[in-house]
Amino acid sequence: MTPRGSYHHGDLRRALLAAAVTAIEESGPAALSLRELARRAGVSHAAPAHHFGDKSGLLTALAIEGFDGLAAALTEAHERTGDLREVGVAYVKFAVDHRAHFEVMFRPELYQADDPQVIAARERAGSVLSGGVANLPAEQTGGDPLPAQLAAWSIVHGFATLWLGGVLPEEIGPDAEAAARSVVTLLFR
Amino acid sequence: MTPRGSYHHGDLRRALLAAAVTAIEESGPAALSLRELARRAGVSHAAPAHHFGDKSGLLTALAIEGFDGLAAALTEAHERTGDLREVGVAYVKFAVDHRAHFEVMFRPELYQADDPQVIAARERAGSVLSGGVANLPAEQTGGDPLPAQLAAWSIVHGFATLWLGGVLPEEIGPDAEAAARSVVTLLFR
DNA sequence: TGTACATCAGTGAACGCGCGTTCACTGATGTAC
DNA sequence: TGTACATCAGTGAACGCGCGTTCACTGATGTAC
Repeated sequence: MTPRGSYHHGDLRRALLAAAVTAIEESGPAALSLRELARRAGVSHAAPAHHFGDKSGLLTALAIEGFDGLAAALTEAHERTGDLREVGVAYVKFAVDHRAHFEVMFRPELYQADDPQVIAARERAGSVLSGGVANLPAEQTGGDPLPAQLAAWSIVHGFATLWLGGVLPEEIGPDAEAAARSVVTLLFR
Repeated sequence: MTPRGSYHHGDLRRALLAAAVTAIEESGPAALSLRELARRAGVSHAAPAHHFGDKSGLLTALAIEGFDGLAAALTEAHERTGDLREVGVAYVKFAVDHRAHFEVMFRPELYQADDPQVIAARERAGSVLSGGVANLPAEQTGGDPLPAQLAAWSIVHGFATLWLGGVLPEEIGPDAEAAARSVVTLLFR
């Protein structure tokens, strides 16, 4: 946007969010400090306050980005395949590819979870999953849609969390997407 | 052990672990400080170092306690019911009843995850779950045991994580155990 | 039963560090005329 | 085309705070004799 060396950064807001992603991938969201982000963005330590106010403001922005991205990824998978299982695989793939966002999104105590944009984006993502479950034949859901929705969400969320935590056995191999597919397939046969 | 008012605490190690559980329930494991634990235990701020060295030492002790307790809970459920689904329900119940331990256990970057006692306790817990899956009829596991084990672990871990994160819809009600049962039942019918 | 001594648990003062926050400031940009 | 002015983004010094760590110490406990 603005030439290098200029006094104004140009797009410090984006630069800070990008720095936050890197920092979170290295040390988790709790260890984040605004001063560190300023350092990474090559800017004075007081600058981040201009854009986000405080740390929870920054993480709120990251959570919005995350839920937006998740909703888009799930929608894409649904439209491409029409298969709920592939929506589940996309959920896992999103978590693995955007672990910093994912780790923030599901720690609502770290950000302003009641922010209207957060709520809207979260509901958009949730409706793809629950909509997919609602379209399943009744003999696969056991009649009641709520447990089936929770089961679908639980299995992909659990797999993603365990994968990111690095606690799964080695024999599973390096391909999260393939492993997720073999797991998700077991739920709705 | 030792009368109140004595110079020696008596069982400071246990008192610090108990204080850590309370503190983690309030603010999560990342926000924990040894000085705060000392304050809660009514002891000078340098005392915790005597027992745990540093924060990761304390969290390692907590992780060992946690995996031990989880292994015991899963074993008890298995012996009582012989039903893998009830083992899964016990997994969720343990997480909800011991959320501080649970939150630490699955953030291995916070403690010494390669500690022999940690590894042993973790494997003990894991073997109850995988043993239960191995005993299922082949038509329920689809032949290959690994995906079935991962699916079982993922669904209970995911449900527990989502429940603790407070992100599940309100309509699910306050009874985690009952909700977990309805979810787990869908995986292995 | 008593004494001397070693060991251990916990103390409290001191240190340096990184943090968030505040605030008067300055450089850059855009707009009115 | 030029000038004046308002607005905005980022600066840098200062502050107080809680933290982990170190270290010489002291009180309590257990054991040898």
